[in-house]
Amino acid sequence: MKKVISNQAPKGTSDWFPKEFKIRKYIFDTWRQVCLRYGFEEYLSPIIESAEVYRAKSGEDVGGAELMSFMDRGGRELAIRPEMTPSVTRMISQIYLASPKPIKYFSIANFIRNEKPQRGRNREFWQLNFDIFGSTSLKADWEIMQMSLDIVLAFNPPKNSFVMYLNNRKLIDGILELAQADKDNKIEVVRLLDKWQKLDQVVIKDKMSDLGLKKKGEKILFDFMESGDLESLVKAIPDLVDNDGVKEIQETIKVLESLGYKGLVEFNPAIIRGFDYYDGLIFEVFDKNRDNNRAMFGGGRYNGLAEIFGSQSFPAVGCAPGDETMKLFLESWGLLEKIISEKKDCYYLPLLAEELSDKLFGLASKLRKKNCNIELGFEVQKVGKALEYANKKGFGKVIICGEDEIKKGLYKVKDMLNGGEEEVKI
RNA sequence: GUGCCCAUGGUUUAGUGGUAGAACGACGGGUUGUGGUCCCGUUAGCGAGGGUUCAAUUCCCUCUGGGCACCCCA
Repeated sequence: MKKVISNQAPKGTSDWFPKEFKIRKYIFDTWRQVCLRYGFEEYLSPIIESAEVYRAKSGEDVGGAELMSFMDRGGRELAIRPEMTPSVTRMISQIYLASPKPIKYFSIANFIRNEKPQRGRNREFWQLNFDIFGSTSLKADWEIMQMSLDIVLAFNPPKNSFVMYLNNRKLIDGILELAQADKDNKIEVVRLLDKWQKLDQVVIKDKMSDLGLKKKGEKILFDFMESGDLESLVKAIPDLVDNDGVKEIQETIKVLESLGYKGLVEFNPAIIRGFDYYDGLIFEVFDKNRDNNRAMFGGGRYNGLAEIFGSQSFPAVGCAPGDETMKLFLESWGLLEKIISEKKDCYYLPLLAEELSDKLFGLASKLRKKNCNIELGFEVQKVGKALEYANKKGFGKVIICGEDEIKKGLYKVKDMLNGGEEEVKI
């Protein structure tokens, strides 16, 4: 028995056949358009980086077990990138001092994380990364958030189909301080808060009690998480009046609403973000569809991150939507059907008789020079079969050019949608 | 890393302890110059290994592959 090699794509990756490619291209093109509209410049980094970059900062999973790494011939350990932030930070650190600020960069790239695939998550995935470096202004945060909303709106979703939840790490820090959490437990508390809406709240409260929060602080925290009402929280806890986080949240919502995003932005105390490096405004964009009720993507400010790489520290705020979650959103609201059913922007030119071969090759060449896309038939077909073929392959137009047409010095262009024909002189 | 579910033509699936049927697809024809609906034909399958058995696609085990949830994240 011959050894049979599987024709399946490697685990966690998927082949993009033309139908799928069309969808991804539509998503990427739309993303790119929004980024360019905001004056962002496109960049790309190598698909591999020194593995130590990720081992140093990407955390136990992304930078450890899930890292796809290998040795080169010089004994250097390299890794296929699992995220963009280290690479773009590395790139920016080369040019930061010499560049006019702010630096606004975006990229659309693929990544590999060696994990168990499931709905909305593969080993290979694509992300749009857009970041602003070198600005501490809240306006930079607002622009990133505005873009995040525009990136969804650009697909023409129905009203009330998604929402951006907003929070601020400074507010969380402030509350934790009031609750007098041990520093060691702080990350644990934040992790639990992150799961506020996912887990049974009794369980969370039990676990929280084990983390040594002061009774009074604990009550403040729970009341806050339950009500999610920023105004009454501030009233109840005068200490928070001066908290920058509160001010930034309030101002951000006001600004975005005035920009026409009313109803799309809400404060939500349960938005924490898993990454530890966030240190200011943070947000997550949610699909509101019941069948796909999930965070699509998120982002926020991470001023403290750059210094981890040993270069000069610089402020940053950014966001990274993934292709898979975006596609699920579009599917859940039926926003891809139009794209899928679009006819190919290509003419089919069947070979109706062998004697016409030379003439049709010539015609195809002539039309291609005029920027028409042409598929020329190789085998002789009857008109009926040719139309059936064109129909199955989704051609928008068919050029009918047989002996009769050649004699008359013309060809017919048939529209496959309405069946109409048009005569064109050769 | 943990847990659960699944495995039959190219695809979606039915079914059985005595080796399998359908639909769709592809290809050809009905129709020697007009498609999307119709009719006919052709094509092609029990993931791998082991066990139980006279006999396994079916029951059991292992592996492989796939899916989902958790962890984490896009």
